[in-house]
Amino acid sequence: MATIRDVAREAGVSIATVSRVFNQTALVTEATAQHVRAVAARMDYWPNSAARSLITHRTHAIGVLLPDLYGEFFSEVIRGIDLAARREKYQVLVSSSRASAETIVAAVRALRGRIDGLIVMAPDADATTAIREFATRFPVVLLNPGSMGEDCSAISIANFEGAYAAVKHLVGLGHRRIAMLTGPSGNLDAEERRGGYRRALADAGLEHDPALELAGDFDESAGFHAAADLMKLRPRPTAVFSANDYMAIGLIGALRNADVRVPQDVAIVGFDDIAIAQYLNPALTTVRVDACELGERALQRLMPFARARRPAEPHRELLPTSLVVRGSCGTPQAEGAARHAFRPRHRTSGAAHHTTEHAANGHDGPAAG
Amino acid sequence: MATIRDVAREAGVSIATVSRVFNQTALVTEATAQHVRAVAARMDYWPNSAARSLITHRTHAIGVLLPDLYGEFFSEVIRGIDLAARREKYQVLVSSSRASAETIVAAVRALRGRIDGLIVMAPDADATTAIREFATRFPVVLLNPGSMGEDCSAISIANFEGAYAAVKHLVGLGHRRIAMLTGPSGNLDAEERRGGYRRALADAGLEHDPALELAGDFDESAGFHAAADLMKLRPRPTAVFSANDYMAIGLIGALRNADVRVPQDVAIVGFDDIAIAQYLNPALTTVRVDACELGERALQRLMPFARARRPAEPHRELLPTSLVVRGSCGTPQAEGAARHAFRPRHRTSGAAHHTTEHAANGHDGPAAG
DNA sequence: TTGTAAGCGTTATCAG
DNA sequence: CTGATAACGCTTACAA
Repeated sequence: MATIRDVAREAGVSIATVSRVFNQTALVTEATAQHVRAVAARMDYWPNSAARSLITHRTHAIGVLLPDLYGEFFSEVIRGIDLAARREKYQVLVSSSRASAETIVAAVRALRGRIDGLIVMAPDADATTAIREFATRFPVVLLNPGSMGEDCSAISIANFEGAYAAVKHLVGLGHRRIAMLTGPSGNLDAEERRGGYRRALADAGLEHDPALELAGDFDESAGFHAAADLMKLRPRPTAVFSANDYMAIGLIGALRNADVRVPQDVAIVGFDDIAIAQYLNPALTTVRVDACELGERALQRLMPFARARRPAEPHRELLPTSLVVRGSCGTPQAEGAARHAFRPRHRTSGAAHHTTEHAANGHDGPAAG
Repeated sequence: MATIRDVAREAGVSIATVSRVFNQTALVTEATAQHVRAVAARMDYWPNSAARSLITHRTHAIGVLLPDLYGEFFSEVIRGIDLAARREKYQVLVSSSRASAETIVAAVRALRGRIDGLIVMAPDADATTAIREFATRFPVVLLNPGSMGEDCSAISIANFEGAYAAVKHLVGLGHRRIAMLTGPSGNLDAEERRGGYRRALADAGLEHDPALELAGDFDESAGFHAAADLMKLRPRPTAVFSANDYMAIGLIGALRNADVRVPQDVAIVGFDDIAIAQYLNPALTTVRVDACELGERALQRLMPFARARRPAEPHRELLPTSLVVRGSCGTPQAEGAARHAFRPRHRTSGAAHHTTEHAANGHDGPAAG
């Protein structure tokens, strides 16, 4: 591999000149510049990034730290990050780690010196404390819920608002006894979604019944097994808000086995709008989260600090969600007419459905608090 | 950030000794080693990877080059790579590029000097030529079909064998008129799957009818629109093998709209076993591809060459596929009893279904040719 | 506008 | 077993 010396010698100039040509710094005569470029191209020369970053203290790479098993949601986030990074001419280093604080620290250490900034996705409350300390010394953006009032930069999903809108929609359809399938305790997204559920019930003047909150863990099997508990409730709920789509899918499956009709007997709403949602039968009404955009925003937020090599300023941003109404929640008018014609999805546009966006201060959401 | 000099001074040893402690090279007295480690820990020192790789010519990172829009399949591949890389204490640099040879070269150039090896996923035939040349000078593993006889290292999916098994299964169920929804022309996976289809028909003594091959492009909408053409065929096919799951989904949706029953009127088999497949109603019979394992294998294959910094030896490996029989293809005995009870999936184990593996030389597959 | 030379933080090669 | 010291390939004052 040719080095800057080889090119300099071959082109009959000094290495400084070659360096200047490649960095568009200090004016170089267009003639020499062209000559140098030609020689470099012929020799297939490209600056060694290690040597470069040794002296500039910049790697032109950002790290992405994810939870261990990343599914559909996280891969979309990465895609968004990658998209934005490409525009910035930055590389993306992905790394996964178990959520425990210990392994997160190890992962960060392994990344040290290789990246100019870091995006961390850690949905658990305890795992983020280690990161926060690190964030005071290094450019970090958290993709985390519940970061308000903290002195770090974080982008989170409008979980509360999304859940509120979903439950409000069910109330609007006439439901009065609405159960919720909650997420794992300690998961902040899950907590916020429960908060939105409770608030929507309260605002509708419905009293809070703890028995209606069924414990879940975001896994399909949790939804599957919750069905039995659900059917035991008296009076039986007429609607269920599930903290995520996977559990809603498990629930629908179990209900089908039990010959309970969705949405006629029980209306169901999920959260996330994973790709599967629109293909279920009935198609799942759910709260859409644009994971790709989440990733893009995170990178854009991080970039200036990564470039400046200084910790990100405290900041909190909320990614809006939107309610996607499909068949699983039924309609107020015609209970029996829940069958919707299937439409193929188009890559560029959204799916065929009614959608309502819920921003941080959306007019449809609850008052801030 | 403390450097090796700071640690050496503080510990009262030379920088060479500190270096040795961190590299477990040349014996160092356990006493001094411990002392140095203690001082380093206290100063929060960690070797600068840029400086290190400048002299060792090793980055301890491998690059992954993917197609532009990566979906479910590719994210699973990345996960497999990440999993294996973590075991090897290697970092993963992801980078996407359009399939065109031009942008692939640009992407490779941007990665140069940052990685010890490269994994490339490019399903199109023409895009890989640029890479092949690069692979003669640098450790590269291709995740590509149709690489036989080429002088590079490649792992591919048993497309032919999987398709053969799928169609053979339909034949076994009694189907004699079996259509196929093909993938985009130029896509090698798609070509191989069509090859398996044709061979299975031939081996069953069924004559090849070109009208039965419906053109598709791997998108759901292609499946959706193919339904109309399918219904026009006389006599109407009783089964359809779709080159991927997405198209099968579109097809099922269109058939439902047309009140054609699956599997009673038309049996359907897909390819890939994407996560959605098991939740469809009826659940989709499909050919399972373990994308995660594909990624793991690629990394394992690449590692020794990346470590040795020399081009990978020519090699071809086939990732076996397996037929996953679910509701959409029906059963020979009871046509009406196609309704299967829903079972929640467990993360660690496979879904509840019958499965048959088809390796490169599986006894269920066709003779090599 | 161009060249010279001093590092950047390591590892590797020698002596000791 | 340990310590000087020369690379590694580049950027960047400072000189010319």
